[in-house]
Amino acid sequence: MLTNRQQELLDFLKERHRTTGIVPSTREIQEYFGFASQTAAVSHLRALERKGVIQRLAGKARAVIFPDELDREEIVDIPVYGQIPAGMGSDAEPEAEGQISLDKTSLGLSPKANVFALKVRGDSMIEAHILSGDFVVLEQRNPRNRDIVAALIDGETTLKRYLVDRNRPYLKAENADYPDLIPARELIIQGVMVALLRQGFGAR
Amino acid sequence: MLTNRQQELLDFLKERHRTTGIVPSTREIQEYFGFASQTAAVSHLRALERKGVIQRLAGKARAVIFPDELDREEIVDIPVYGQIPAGMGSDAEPEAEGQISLDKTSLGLSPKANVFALKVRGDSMIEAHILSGDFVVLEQRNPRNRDIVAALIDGETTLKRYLVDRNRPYLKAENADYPDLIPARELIIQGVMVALLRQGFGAR
DNA sequence: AGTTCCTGTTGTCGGTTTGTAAGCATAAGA
DNA sequence: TCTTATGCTTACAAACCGACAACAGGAACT
Repeated sequence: MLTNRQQELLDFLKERHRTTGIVPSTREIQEYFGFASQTAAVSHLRALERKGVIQRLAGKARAVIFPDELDREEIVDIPVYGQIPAGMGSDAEPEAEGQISLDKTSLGLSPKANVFALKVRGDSMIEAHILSGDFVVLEQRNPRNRDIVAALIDGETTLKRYLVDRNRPYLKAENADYPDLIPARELIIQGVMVALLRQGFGAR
Repeated sequence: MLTNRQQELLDFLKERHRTTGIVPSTREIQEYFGFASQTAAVSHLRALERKGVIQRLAGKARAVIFPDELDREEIVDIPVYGQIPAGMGSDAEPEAEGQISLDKTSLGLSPKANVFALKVRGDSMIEAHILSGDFVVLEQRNPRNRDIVAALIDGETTLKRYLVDRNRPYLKAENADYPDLIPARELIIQGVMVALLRQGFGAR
């Protein structure tokens, strides 16, 4: 559908947009491609617009829009931790190991909640169909009965099901090989599971 | 950290950026807030830049950048189908029921592959820890042994494990209650599973 | 009482950016 | 062979847009 030259131009636009945050002006396009005039850039933009891969707003500067990005939901950046140290929840946050960027709707509508992700290690939640290596997205809020939560136990973060028995909460692994955990003192809940992301096919 | 007025301005910038695709100019900000001068907008932008929530490129039009969006990986828009009709893979695509926007890295590096997602119905893959309601992301490519695939069987798309026995491929449900499927004629593979997204906690 | 920051105003300037007119050469399709 | 689309050029106009100088009231903190 696009000619080679037009594809080159589109790639340049998108690359600049991604790396610099703004769309190049016609004169910046001219400079990059070594055109003697900005009109060459203009006519290319017109061609791209005619073919529907970009939209432009007449008279406005740097007003090139990529339609696919327009009808996209708002994107949330979720920090990924391998392990959450003790301080979580209140004060300074530890540095993330990575980041998952997912649109708000696919996350399952959390309004403006504070969310983060954890890379699962071990198979203690395998009967809840959560595997080692999965990324679990958690929201910082108070847990309800039967929620799956990240809890701080002996200075380590573990994923467990949160259960309340006669007003006393305890934690249960979803794996018969693991015992229940009845908290000795206080129970520190770092987050409540709201979503899960798995890479690769489900065989590990 | 931000004052109320500064937050209002930032919200306006982001809202316009999301809905129109471009960042408003100083005079557009002026108009929206009813300022008598564009200088008011300029000084607000400077304040926002000083506080680190935006960046600006001097001398360039509409050159407001949101730093969080800058160090984000490239985002891929994945169409979600409830059911893939017969024609898939070659010709026209059916209309999607929704869309998942996820960054490329979190998807688990598929280079420039053609990907789509399927909403899982039924529990035939439960032993592979894929639940009803999960979104399975698939790539259109040839399956390898033990891949999980979306295959067309009797005009319906189903998720199964792809196995090869003595050079003859067949499909296996990951649920003991379901029988193996040995294809009568040809086996149409619509996609190979590359990722999975689950909303809510893993209890349904 | 003095200083700083926030939130504005009026007015002006100059670079940036898009837009348009007119033309030319080549390749592709009817 | 005629026509259309592509991919450029030179030249000029018009708007868009950011930047600056100078000033001012009010709130907050010292």
